[in-house]
Amino acid sequence: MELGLSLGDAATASKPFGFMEKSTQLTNKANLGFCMGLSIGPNHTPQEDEDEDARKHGNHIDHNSDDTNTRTATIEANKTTSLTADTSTDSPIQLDLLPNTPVPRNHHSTLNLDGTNYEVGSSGNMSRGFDVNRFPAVIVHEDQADQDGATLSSSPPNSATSSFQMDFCIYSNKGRSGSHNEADQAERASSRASDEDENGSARKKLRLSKDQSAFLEESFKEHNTLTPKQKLALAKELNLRPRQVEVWFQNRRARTKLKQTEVDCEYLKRCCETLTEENRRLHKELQELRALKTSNPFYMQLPATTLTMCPSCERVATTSTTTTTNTTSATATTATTTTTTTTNNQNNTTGPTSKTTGLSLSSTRPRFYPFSHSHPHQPTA
DNA sequence: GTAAGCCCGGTTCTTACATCA
DNA sequence: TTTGATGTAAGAACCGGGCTT
Repeated sequence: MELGLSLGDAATASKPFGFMEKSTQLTNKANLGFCMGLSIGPNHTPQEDEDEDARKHGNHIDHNSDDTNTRTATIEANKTTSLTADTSTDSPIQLDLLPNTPVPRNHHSTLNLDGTNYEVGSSGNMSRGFDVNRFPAVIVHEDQADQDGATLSSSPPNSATSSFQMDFCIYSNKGRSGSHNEADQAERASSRASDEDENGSARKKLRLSKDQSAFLEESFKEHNTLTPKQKLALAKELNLRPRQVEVWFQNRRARTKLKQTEVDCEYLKRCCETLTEENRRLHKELQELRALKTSNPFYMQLPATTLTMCPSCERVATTSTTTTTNTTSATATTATTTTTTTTNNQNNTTGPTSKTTGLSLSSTRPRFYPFSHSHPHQPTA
């Protein structure tokens, strides 16, 4: 007499975890197989990148032709709608880098200097509109030309690009405490900018503004890799060096991968715990059945069921009519087994293209069918 | 075969923030 | 309550190696 024990698999193991639904979707989408449910987000082909590039450029052309308010409105809309924490593996993990509530516009006023709108904080100090990252546009562009050979013409002060850059300021001191407020940041930024001007050496590290990060995040959500055109466009849009944009995307991909690894690790941990618990339960059930056999041998005198595996479909069929031992747990187990086996067969037909972690529970486990199935092949005794 | 460009993993270093005396 | 020192996490930048064109 043989006993088949189902330890569950993709369909069942995913149930206890809410986030596995996303992983399953992802699995289907990214063709990575169940076991990991891994995805680093959609991979884009160069053609897709070109398409997105064209589409994005279409939008940005509109941006460039629009006035500052349109740009600001777009950014504000993006801030409130898109930048939410999302651990879905269907899309890159997005971190909420922005304040939840937009700060009223009356927290700042606007100066118009040489046709350029400069934002002034409520305290009267120049706020992040003077972030050194976009402070000396001419210097940045010269740097771009030096580093990347790109010939980006500096925008005139009253151009749309310039207005957009200056409108990328933070409107209040919200989100900072202590001495690290926007005024101090602007002061330090101005100091560093002056140092850079004096020394002529580029700063090594500095923080991107929240709006710059938000804009990069939006771009990252559209495409997690950059074409040279996209990189230059983003750099020009944010008044950053192309190298900065490139590095930001590299770091962003690394962060996404790290986060995904953490999620996968957590999932595998839970999966292991679930399987351990299932194994424990089934062992207990087995002991109960054995105890039942010992205490009540009448059931065991019934004709034994012989299980035979069909070589073509790898299904196990019975050669004689099975008697019902009529334990509820056994019925539940067989039902589960039937369901999972169907899934296994489907997985097998998809071929070995999917990535596995070696923890697959379905590929090598024999299928147990307590009832004879209607396969055309008659199992051999 | 070689150079250029890109990406990735790892690392360094700066910055912002929290905690505590 | 304020302030300075300290620890820590996050992020920007760098480096070296591998891969592709």
